[in-house]
Order: sequence, then C-alpha cells, then structure tokens
Amino acid sequence: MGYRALEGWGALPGIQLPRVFFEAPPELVAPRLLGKLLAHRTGGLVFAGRIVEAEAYLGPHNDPPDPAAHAHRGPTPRNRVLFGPAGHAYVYAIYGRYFCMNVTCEIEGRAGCVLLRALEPLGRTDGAEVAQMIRNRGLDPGGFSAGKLARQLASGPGRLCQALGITRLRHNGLDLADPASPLQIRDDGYTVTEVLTTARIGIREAVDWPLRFFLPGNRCVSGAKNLIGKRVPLSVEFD
DNA sequence: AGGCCGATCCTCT
DNA sequence: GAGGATCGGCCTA
Repeated sequence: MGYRALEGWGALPGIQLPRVFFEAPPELVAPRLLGKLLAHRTGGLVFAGRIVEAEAYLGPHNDPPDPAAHAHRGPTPRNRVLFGPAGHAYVYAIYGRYFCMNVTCEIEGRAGCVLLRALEPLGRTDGAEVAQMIRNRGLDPGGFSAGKLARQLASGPGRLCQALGITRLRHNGLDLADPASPLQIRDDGYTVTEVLTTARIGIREAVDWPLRFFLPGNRCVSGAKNLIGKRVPLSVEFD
C-alpha cells in the first residue's frame, strides 16, 4: 500500500494482461482485476493506479438478466462496445459532469463488463504524474497529507477517470490488450490474499446482488460505510 | 419533440 | 445526511 516510486519504469509498469484474461464472466473477472494496474500514457506522462475496487455488470444473456446493467435492454449507440470483444474500454458520461470506465468481458455478443470503482494511485508524491493528477481533479496541492491525498485522487469511478484523464471521446472503445494502446491493464506481480464482496453501489435494481469486490483494508476503497463484506473463496478465484 | 434521470461528486448543515 | 449541479441518452408520445 501507499505511494510507490515510478522512477525506473522504462515505459509502463508490469506486464500487459492478455485478452484471454477478460474472456470470462464479469463476476469472475472483477475480483481477479483487483491488485492489477490501470495505466494511461499521455503527454509524456504515465498515470497509473492499482485497482482496489470493482463491480461486475452482467450481460442480458444471463438468467435472470441483470436489470442494473447498461446492456440490459440490448445494444444502443452508447453501449455498443459492451457487445464487442473482451478487453476493451467502455467509457460513458454520467450526471453531465463525470465519466465512468468499464472493461468488457466474455466474448463478442455477450455484454458482461466490470466497472472500475477505485484505484490506489501510483507515483512519487513530489513527481510530475501526481502533480498532474491533482490538477486533473481540481484539488488544492497543499491541502492534504500524503495519505489523504491518495484517497482523494481516485477513490470513486468518476474520480479515477478524472485523475487519469480518461474521457468518453478519447477512450471509449480502446483495446486494452493492444500493446500500442495508451490505456492498458497490467500486472506488476502484486499478490492479492483476500477479496471481499458486497452489493453494488448507486443502483436501483438488483440492489442485493453481491457483485461489488474490493481489497479489505485498502484506504483507497470508496465510501466509509461500504467496507464490511463477505469473503470471496480463494479456491474459486485463484486456481 | 420533449421529459426524465442516472453504475457521481462536492458542499453545506 | 441531504441536496444541487448538469447533460447525453433513452423512452414515450
């Protein structure tokens, strides 16, 4: 936990996840994404954070279908990326001011996805990347201790997109498994030992489905009252 | 053509 | 803990 130095990274940290990683049902991909890195290369900087919270949204081919999912009523111009191949970014605008980022799962025609809900930002506290993320978020650079700042930067689906500069226009539909992509998900060897699950946040349908996953004890998980969950069996998630 | 509302965040009490 | 900001997309007529 805590900030880790970006110094020494030639380009992007860790190793890019292959497409096959995402070609599984979202309720399996979501917990497996915890501990992995989301990295965005832009303007000579690499913005990166460790995924500490994610939610699964199921495609309409499931029985019963997931009424909280954007794909619930079938393809539309907004959600068409969800019905494409796995490992792509689905970025949408919400409340007129924010963006949320998902990773598509399963195979073409099956619209499962994982919403990225919180990151633990990486980078030197005095480095250019963190400084830019603070500006992206509109925060006061001197207003926080290092610990509080880590929480303010990317603990929330809208916040993480704002911090890393992820927008619908620039990033919706990008292939996260393409080595040339500015937006990737990577594995730096970080080992996850425990995952907790709860109901999803901010939805009105299927309010008790246990499809939110997070790393217990991580200070960057969003929400103060959403930290008590049920343990996910490791034998199922890490075979 | 128009109305409704959201997978959110921030501020204020 | 409650309420406002703010607008693209989806549904209904």
